[in-house]
Amino acid sequence: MPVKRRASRLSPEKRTADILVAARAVFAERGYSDTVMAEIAERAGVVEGSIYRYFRNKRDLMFQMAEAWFEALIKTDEATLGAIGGARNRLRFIIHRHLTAIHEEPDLSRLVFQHLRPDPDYRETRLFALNRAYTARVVEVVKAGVAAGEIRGDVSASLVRDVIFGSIEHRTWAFLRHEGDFDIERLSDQLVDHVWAGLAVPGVQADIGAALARIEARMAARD
Amino acid sequence: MPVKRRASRLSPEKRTADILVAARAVFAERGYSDTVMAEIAERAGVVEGSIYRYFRNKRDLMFQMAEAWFEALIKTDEATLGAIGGARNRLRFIIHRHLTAIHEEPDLSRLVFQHLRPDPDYRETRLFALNRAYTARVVEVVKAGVAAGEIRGDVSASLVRDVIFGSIEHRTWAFLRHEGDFDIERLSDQLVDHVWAGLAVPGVQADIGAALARIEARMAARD
Amino acid sequence: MPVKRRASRLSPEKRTADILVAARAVFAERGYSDTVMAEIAERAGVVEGSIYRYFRNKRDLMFQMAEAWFEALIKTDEATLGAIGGARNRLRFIIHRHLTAIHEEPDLSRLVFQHLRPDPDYRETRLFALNRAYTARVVEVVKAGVAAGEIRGDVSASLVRDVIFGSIEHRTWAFLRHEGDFDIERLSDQLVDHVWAGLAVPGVQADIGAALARIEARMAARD
Amino acid sequence: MPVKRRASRLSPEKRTADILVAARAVFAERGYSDTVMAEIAERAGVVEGSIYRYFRNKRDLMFQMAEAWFEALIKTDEATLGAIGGARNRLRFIIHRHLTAIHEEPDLSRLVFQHLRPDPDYRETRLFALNRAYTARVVEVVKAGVAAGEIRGDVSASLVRDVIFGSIEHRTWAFLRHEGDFDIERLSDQLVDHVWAGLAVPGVQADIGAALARIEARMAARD
DNA sequence: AATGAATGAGGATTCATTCAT
DNA sequence: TATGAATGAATCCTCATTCAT
Repeated sequence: MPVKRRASRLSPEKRTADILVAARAVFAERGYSDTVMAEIAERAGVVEGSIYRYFRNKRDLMFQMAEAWFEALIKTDEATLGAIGGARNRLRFIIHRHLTAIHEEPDLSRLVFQHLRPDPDYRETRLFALNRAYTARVVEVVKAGVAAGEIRGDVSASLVRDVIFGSIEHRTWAFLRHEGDFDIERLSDQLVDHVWAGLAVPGVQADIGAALARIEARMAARD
Repeated sequence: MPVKRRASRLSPEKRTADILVAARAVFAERGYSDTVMAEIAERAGVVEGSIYRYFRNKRDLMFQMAEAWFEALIKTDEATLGAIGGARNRLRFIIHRHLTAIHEEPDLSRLVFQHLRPDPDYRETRLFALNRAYTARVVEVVKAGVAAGEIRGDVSASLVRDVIFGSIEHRTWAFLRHEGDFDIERLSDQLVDHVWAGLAVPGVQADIGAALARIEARMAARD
Repeated sequence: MPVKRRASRLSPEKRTADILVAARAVFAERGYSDTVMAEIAERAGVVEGSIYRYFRNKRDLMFQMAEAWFEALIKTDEATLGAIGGARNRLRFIIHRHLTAIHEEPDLSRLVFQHLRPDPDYRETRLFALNRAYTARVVEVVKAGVAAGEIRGDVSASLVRDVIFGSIEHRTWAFLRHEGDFDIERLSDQLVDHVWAGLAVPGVQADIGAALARIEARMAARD
Repeated sequence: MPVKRRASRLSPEKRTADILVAARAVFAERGYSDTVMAEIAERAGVVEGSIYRYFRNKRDLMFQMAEAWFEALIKTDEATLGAIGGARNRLRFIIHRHLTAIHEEPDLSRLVFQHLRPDPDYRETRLFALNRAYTARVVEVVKAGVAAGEIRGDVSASLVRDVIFGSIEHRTWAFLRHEGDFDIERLSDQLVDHVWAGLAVPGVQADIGAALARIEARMAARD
C-alpha cells in the first residue's frame, strides 16, 4: 500500500510566497517561454495543479511575481527620496536607483521589458500602476524643480521621465544580453549631467526666457 | 482527384523575396510565437518545406525579414541627411525619421524590440550591424556639431544617441501596444528641443533665437 | 459533438504496463522506425502525450519494453537450471532456451539484435546488464564443468559463450527475416554436440596433451 | 547573368564510382538513418537528383556500396586460400581474414549486420550471393578436410560456418560499438583452437601432431 | 545528361491546464 | 485543499524523391 504523502498544510500566504520565490528564480533563469510550470512547482515544493489554485495561469504568475519584486524594490525609496534636497540630487537618486535595480536583477529587468510591458493588457495590470508611480517620481521632481525656480519652466516633465528611463534602457541593453557591464556611478553622473544641462535655468537669461515662454504659452492657448 | 500543382520554378531571389514578404506580414500580424510557418508558406505560395531551403529556421527567417525591412528603411536616408545643414536640423531629421518608421510599422518595430534585440546572439547578426549604422548617425552629427562649434565640447555623443533612441522608445511603447497614437511632428519638436537644450552652446542668443523661431513658426502656421 | 472521455485514473504501474504491452506489440509488428507513437498510444488507450509521462522518448520506451520482456524471459530459468545436472545437459538447456525464445518472439529478437544492441549507449542500459547475466550462465556452467573434470581446463569460458550465442544468431538470421523455420530440438542437439566435442576431455590422451601443453607454456614464457 | 556551371560530363562508370566512394564514407560515418543523400551528393560532386540516375534509391545505393566493398574484399582471397595447405591452416586464414575486415572497417561491418542483412529482401540481393560465397569457403574447407581424414566425418559443415562467423560477430560487437579493441592474432588463434577441438579426429596422433605443428611454428618465428 | 528547386507527408515531442480522486 | 495523472492541441523541421528546365 503506497504511502500517501500529503503536503504539510501551509497558510495560503506562505504557499503563495513560496511559489512566487520559485517562479522568480525560474523565470529569471530561463525567460518566459523556456520556463516550465513543472519546474516552478518542483522548486516551490508543490505539485503543478496547486499553482493554479493561487494563480490563474502562467502569465498571471509572471505578472504577480514581477509585481512582488517591483513592490519590494520601491518600498524603501519613498523615505530616502524625501530626505534628499534639490532637484538635481533627487534626479540623480532616481537614476542611480534604477541603474542599481537593473544591475542587480538583469534577468528580471529584461523579462519586464520583453514580456510584461509589451503585453496588450499591460495597462490593466498592477505592475503598470506600480511602474507608473515609480516613474512618476521624476515628473514630480521636475515640477517641484520648476516651482522652485531650479528648472526651466518650458520643460515637459513627462518628456524628462521618458528621456531618463529610455536612455537607461537603451544604454543597458547590451548588459541585459550579458554582454559586458556598466559602471553605475559613472553612468549616473553622465546621465544626470546631460539631463540637467537641458533642464537648468541658464542663469540671468532666465528672465528673458521666461517672458518668451509666457508669450508662447498665450499663443498656444489661442490655437 | 486533387490536381498536383508543381509550383513554377522561380529564381531563388524571387522565391526568397516572396517568402520574406509573406513572413513580414505574418510576423507583424501575429508576433513571433503565434506565427506559424504553415501560414507563411501558404501566403508565399510554397510548401512549408521549401522555406527551409532558403532559411535555416523560424528565427533565421524573422531576422532576415527584419534585416530586409531595416535595409530598405535606411537606404534613402543617406542622401537626404547629406542635404540637411546644421546639427539641430539633422538631429531633427533623424528623430523624425525614426518616429515615422515606428508609426508606419508599429508591429515590426515591437517585434524588433521584443524578440530581435534581446536575442543572446543579436550582436552577431546583420541586423545589429545595420542598426548600429542607423544609430551611429546621431553620433556623427553630434561630433560634427561639436567641431562646428554648434554643440558643447563636453558632450558624450554616444549618450546623446542613447537618449534619443531610448526616449523615443519609452515614449512610444503605449502606441506599440495599440494604445492611442502620437503626433510625429509635435514629438519630433519636443524631443529635439529638449535634446538641443542639453547640447547647445549656452548663451542668450541661442535661447532667444530658438524662442523667436518658434514664435515665428506658430504665426506662420496661423496664416 | 464528440464526447470528452477522460481516461480513468489508473495506478502508474498499471498504466506503465499497458503502454509496455502496446509498445511490445507495435514494435514487434513494425520494427523501430516504422513504429509510430500514436499507434502505441491508441492501443494502450491513452493519449500520445501520456506516454511521455512514463517514458523519456521512443527509444527509452523500446528499451524498457525489451527489458521487461527479457526479464520475464529469464525469471523462470534459474530454478530450472539449478535442477539440471551435468555440464552438457545444462548447456543444452541454455541453448534450447535461447532457441525457444527466438522462435517464439522472432520480431522482438530481431529488434534487439538490430536496434538495441548496436546502440552506442547499450552498455549503460539495464538490458545490457540483464543480457550479461543471461549469457553469463554459459560461463558459469563451463567453469563448473572444468572444476568437475568434465571439461578441458584450457577452454576459454567466454569464448564458449560467444560461440554458443553467436552460432545461434547466425543460424537463425534467415528465420528472423521470415525465411523458413528451424527445428529447436534438432538444432539444440547439433549445437550441443558440436560445442561439446570441443570441450570434452578427450580421455586417456589427456595426459600426453597436458604434457605437451606444459612444454608449450614453457617455450612461450621464454619468448 | 548567373554563370551556369555545368558539371564536366564524366563517364557513367566514373560518376558511379564517385558516388559509391562518397556513399561509403558517409554511411560509415553516420549510419543509415543519419545519412543524408544531400551529403553524399555534395561529396561526390554531383547534385542530389543525379544520384537517382544511377541508383534507384537510398537503400539501393547502400546495397551497391556494400557490394562493391565486399567484392573488393574477396577478390584477393581466392588465390591466397588456394596456396594454403591443411584444413586447420585454411580455417585460420578465413577467420583471420574476417577479423581483419571487421577491424579495418568496423562501421561498414556494423552497417551490414544492422541494416543490410536484416532486410526482408536481403536474400534477393547480390550482397547475399557474395556473402554466401564468402562464407561457403568454410563449408568447402570442412568438406575437403573430412575427405582428407583431417576432420571427423560426422561434422555439419554448415554448422561450422555458423559457429565461426557467429562467434566472431558476437565477440566483436563491443568493438563495433566503439568500445575497446581486439587482438586479431590472438583471437584468431583462440577461435581456430576452439573450433578445431570440435572438428579434429580424436586420437593421440592428432593432438600430438597439432602440438608439434605449433611448436614448430614458434621455433620458426624465432629465426 | 545534369540540375536543383519544389515537394509534402511525416512524427516525435512539449506543456499549460484540467479535474477526478 | 492537495494531488498528479491525463489531456490533446500544436508545430517545427526533415529529407527522400521527383521533374520542369
